[in-house]
Formats: sequence, structure tokens, C-alpha cells
Amino acid sequence: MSRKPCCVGEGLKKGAWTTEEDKKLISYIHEHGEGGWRDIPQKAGLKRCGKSCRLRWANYLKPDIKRGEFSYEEEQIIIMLHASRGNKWSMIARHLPKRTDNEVKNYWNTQLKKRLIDQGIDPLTHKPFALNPNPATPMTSEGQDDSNPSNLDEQSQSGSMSPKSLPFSSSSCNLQEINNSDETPRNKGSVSPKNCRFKKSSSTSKLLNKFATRAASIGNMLSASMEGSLIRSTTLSPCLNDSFSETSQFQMDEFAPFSHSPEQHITDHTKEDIGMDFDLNNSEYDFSQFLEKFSNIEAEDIGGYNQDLLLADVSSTSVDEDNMMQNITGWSNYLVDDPGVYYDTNQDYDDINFI
DNA sequence: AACAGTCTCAACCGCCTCGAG
DNA sequence: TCTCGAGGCGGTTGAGACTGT
Repeated sequence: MSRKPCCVGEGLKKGAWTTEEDKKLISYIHEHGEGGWRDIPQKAGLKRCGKSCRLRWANYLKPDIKRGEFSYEEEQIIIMLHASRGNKWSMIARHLPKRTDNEVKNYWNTQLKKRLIDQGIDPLTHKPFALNPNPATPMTSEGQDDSNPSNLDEQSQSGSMSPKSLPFSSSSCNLQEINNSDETPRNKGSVSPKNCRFKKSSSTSKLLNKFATRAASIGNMLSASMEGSLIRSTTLSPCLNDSFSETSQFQMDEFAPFSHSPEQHITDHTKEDIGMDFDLNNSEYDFSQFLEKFSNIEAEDIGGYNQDLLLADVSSTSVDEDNMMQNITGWSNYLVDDPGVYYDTNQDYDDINFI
């Protein structure tokens, strides 16, 4: 059995729509409403197939479509949802009011994907292409010219520094490199949420800030624990304390996403600093629990954005330890690595730890 | 100014899903 | 339960705009 193609027919027009055609379609839909797309062309006097009409309406003519540049918040949402769900453009678009799946898809393919590649991250897996065995020369604000394309290429090829993400690169929060270092993380690119803060311009940013902080912290803990060489709490606590106190005022006691066993090689001191309790010996973690906990924190403080919408599509998938680690590392890197990242003007570049 | 290369995004294509009969 | 078709979805294409030489 073969299905006849939707859009075959003599004299059917293809290609760009004219304003005249647009007017006809708009007029018809205003009068009769959406639906029954197969019959619309004939009734509206259009030499187009119904499918083409539906697409034209849905992607372009619909009155509540938002066009133009994507905001910082929208970018972050796309990246997060793509990381968790892949190329589910319609699903992602549902989280971006007034954006169409086609627009989101185009934006990903033309902008975000390239940006991730520039940063040495595989846009398909959302993981680094490869860890850089030779960390790039530490960066300073001096001598960096973002507008210099040759600089950009070198940086992207090194996989260590995103031109667009300066001064806060993903590298500055690269957990694995931190753990491979003999030096204290503080001196060699520790995960410092304070240094990797988002704009505070919106509720969504606040939400993302919190998640970034959490993810980075948890990533640190898991990574250190799995290597059996836990970073001393003194190296972790400053950034955590800073970030938690400044960005969220979390009630840390309430946040214990993976709490089960007290038996682990995390020192009590560290746990205290982190403010949470893990069962690192448990082979599986329910990542959705983490998200659920996260979404419930300071619900009233999130403002207008619908967290449920953001988190609704995160399935309750149990992941193994490796996946958990990769997810957290990847997400935290994304969340702190963006050209729109807020830079605290009270802070010197010297305070920023680059690898 | 002319040309070539690159980028963007609207539109198309073909497969999939789901509901009606 | 099966068939059929409308609508939905993601991948791909290509025309036009843009940029560099």
C-alpha cells in the first residue's frame, strides 16, 4: 500500500509566498478558523497544498508569533532542553512562548550548534569532544581581543576557551580538569559559581543561576569522590558559600537530592559546606528527584516564569553514575558558559580562574 | 563594481502518530 | 482490529542576503 503524497496536483504553486497569498490565507482563517487544511487552498482561492498553507500559517502568519533575536534566557532553555531531549524541536518550542519549532530548529542549526562546537562540545552528545591534555595558557583580560578572528580560531581549536564566553569560559568550570590537577582547584580553575554568574535580569536567569551553582557543586563532589581523592572542603567552601549566600539564600538543609547513606568518603566538613548529602555508593541516581527538589526551592522567588514548564519534560530517568556525572558536568558548563553571562563589575579579572 | 563564498531561514519532503470510521 | 487520512514532526534544501576579496 502506498499513500498518495499530500501535495501532488496540477498547477500547485511552490516556493516563496506572495503577500497576496498571505492575505488570502489570513482572511480565510480569520473567517473560518484553523483546521481542515486540505480544503483550505480551494476555499481560499490558493494554488497551494493544504500542508503548505498550514506551515505558512503556523510558522509565519499566525498573529502571536515572536520573531527576531532570541533572548539570553531563550538560548539557555533551548540548550538545556536539547541536552535532555535532543532534537525535539516542537517540544522545545512549547517552552518558548510565541516561538515556532522551525525557528528554534533554525536557530540551533545556525547559531547554537556552532557555538558549542567552537567551545569543544559535541552538540549531539553535549559532551566535550575530547579533554584537552595540555591546558591552554591561562587567560587574562589583557591582550584578549574578542573581535580578532584568528584568536577565535586558535581558542576554539584548543578546545579550551570560547571566544564568545569570555571572561567566563566553560573551561573555568571544567570539573574533570580540576580533578586531574595536583594543584588546588582554587588556584587552577576551580568551579566558582560566583565567577560564573548569570545576569540577574530575570527570573529565568535566577533559576538558571541556581541550577548552575548546584550542578557545579554536585559535579565537584561526585567527581572528587569517584576519583577517591576528594578535594578538601576548604577549597570548595569559599565558592559554594559565596554562591549560595549571594544568589539564592537556599535553605540548604532542605536540599538533599540523593540522601540515603551517611557512609561515604566525603568528609562531614565537606558535606557541611556543600549542605547536602549524597549516596555515592548507590549505583543509580534518580536525576528527576534532583530536578524536582530544585524546582521546588523558592518557588515564590522565581517570579513569572513557569518552572513546571521548564522541567516538565525532564523524564524520571535513572542514570548510572557516569551518566550522572556527565550530565551534571555538561549542564553546569552550559549554564555558566555563555556570551550573555553577567560580569560583576566589582570583580577583577584576576579573580577569575582560567585553566 | 563584480564575483565567490558563506550564512540565514522560509519552505519543502517524507515519515510518523493518532483518531475516526 | 484494521484502514485511512489529517495533521505533526524533524531533516533537508535552496533562494536571497550578506561578507570578503
